[in-house]
Amino acid sequence: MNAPRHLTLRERIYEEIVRMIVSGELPSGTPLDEKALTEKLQVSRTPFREALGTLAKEGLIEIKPYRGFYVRSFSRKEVEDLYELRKTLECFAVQLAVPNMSDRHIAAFERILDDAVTALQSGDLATYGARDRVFHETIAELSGNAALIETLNRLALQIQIGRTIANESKDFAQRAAQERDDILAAFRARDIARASALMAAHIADVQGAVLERFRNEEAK
Amino acid sequence: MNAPRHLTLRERIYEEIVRMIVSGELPSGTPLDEKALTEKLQVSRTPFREALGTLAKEGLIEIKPYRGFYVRSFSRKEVEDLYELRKTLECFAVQLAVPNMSDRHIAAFERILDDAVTALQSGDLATYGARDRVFHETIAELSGNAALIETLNRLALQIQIGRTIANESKDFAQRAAQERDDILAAFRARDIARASALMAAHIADVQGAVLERFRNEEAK
DNA sequence: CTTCAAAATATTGTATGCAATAGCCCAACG
DNA sequence: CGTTGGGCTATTGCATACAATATTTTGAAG
Repeated sequence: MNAPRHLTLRERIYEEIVRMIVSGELPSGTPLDEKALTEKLQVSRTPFREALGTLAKEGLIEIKPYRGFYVRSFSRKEVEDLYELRKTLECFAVQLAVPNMSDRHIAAFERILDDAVTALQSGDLATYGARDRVFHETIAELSGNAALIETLNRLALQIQIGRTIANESKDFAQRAAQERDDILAAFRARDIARASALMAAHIADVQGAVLERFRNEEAK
Repeated sequence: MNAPRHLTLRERIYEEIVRMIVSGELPSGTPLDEKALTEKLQVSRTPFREALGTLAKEGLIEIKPYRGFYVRSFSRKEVEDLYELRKTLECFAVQLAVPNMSDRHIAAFERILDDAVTALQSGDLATYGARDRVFHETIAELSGNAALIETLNRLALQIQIGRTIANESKDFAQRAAQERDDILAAFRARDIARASALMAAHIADVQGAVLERFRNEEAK
C-alpha cells in the first residue's frame, strides 16, 4: 500500500485553507495571519509555511514579501486570461481524448453527468461542482498527454474558485449541465471538431458567468 | 530598489542545480545525494530541500519517496507530450501577441535573432540558446495573457533541457535560426495565421531533433 | 538456499531558536 | 506641514534537533 494512512500536517493545512478559500469563507484579499492560524490549527510554522508556499505556486494565495500571506484576488483581466487559456488547453485535451474513448469511457462520462444532475436537482451544489470537476479531469486523463494533465491540474484550483462563483446562479448551472450533455453527445459520435467547439463554447459560457460577478470588483 | 543584493541560499542552490542539469553535467537519472551536496555547498537541509522541492514542481528533478532526489528522466513519450503541449501554448501566444506588436517590438525581435546568429557563428551555443529562449519568452510576454505567461514559464526549464540537446547538432541549430527568421517575417507582415503555422512547424522541428537523440534511451 | 522478521539505516515531517532584513510608526527637525 | 531618520515589530531565511516512517540489511530458522 502506498497511500499514507495519516495525512501530514502540511497536507491537512493545505486542504483546510483550500476548503476555506474555494467555499468563499475567506474572500479575496483576506490576510492570512500566520500566528492566529498556526495557533488555531495547533501546528508550527514549518508545515504551515510549506502549505502556504504550495498554495502560492498554485496561484490561490499571494505572498507580499515581508507583509504576509493574502488570499489571492483576481482582476477582471486575470479571470479573462485564465479562461482563455483554459479554453485552449481543454480543447486540446478534447482533441487528444476523443480518439481514445471506448464505449466504457462514454458510459463512465454518463454516470458522472447523471450524478451531477442529480446533485443539482437536490440543490447540492458542492457535489454538483465536484462532479463537474471530475468530468473535466477525466477528459484530461484520457488525452494521455502527461504534460497537459499536469498543467491543467495546476490550474484546477483557480478554476474551482470560478466554478463556485459561477454556480451561485442556478440558472447558469442548469445551462452548463445541458452544455456538458451536448459535449458528451459529440463524444458518442466521436465528432472531434464538434466536441472541441462545444467545449470552447461551454468554457466561454463559464467565463461569462464568472465575469458577470466581477462587475463591482477591482483587484490588485 | 527591490532586487535583493544578496541571493538567498535557496536561490543559489536552485541556480546551481539548474546549471548542472541543463548543462548536461548531471545526466538524467543521476541521484542527488543530499548529504554530499549540502556539505559541498556548505548549507543545511532546509534551503536545500526547499530548492529541490521547487525543482521537483518544475519537473526538473523527481523525488522518489524515501529514496531520495534524482535528476528527472524523460521517456520518449513524455518528450513528445511536452512538445505537443508547447506547440499548442506557443501558437496560442503567437495569435495573441501578433496584434500587439509595434514596429519597436519587431525591431527588438530583430536584435534578439541577430545576437543569436552572431553567437551561433562564433560557436557560442550557450548564448545562442539563451537568445532563443528570450525570443520565445518575449512572444509570451507580448501575448499579454498572464496565465499563459506563467504556464510557459513553468515549462521553460524542461524546454531548456531540450534546447541544449537539440542544439548539439549544429545543422539543426542553423535550420532553427532560419525558421525563427521566417516567423519574424510573418510578424512583420502581421500575418497571424502564417506566424502561428510557422511556430508550430518550428516547434515540431525541435521536437524531432530532441526525439532523434532518444533512439537509445528508455526512461522511468 | 530460501524465507521471513527484526534491527539498522536513511529519508521525511515537524518544532523551534536565532539572526537578518524590511516595513511601520512616530517623534524631532526643517 | 512635510520630511527624515531611528527604533520597534513582523516576516523571513537558515540551522538544527528530534520523532516518525519507509527502506535496506542482517541473520536466524526452516
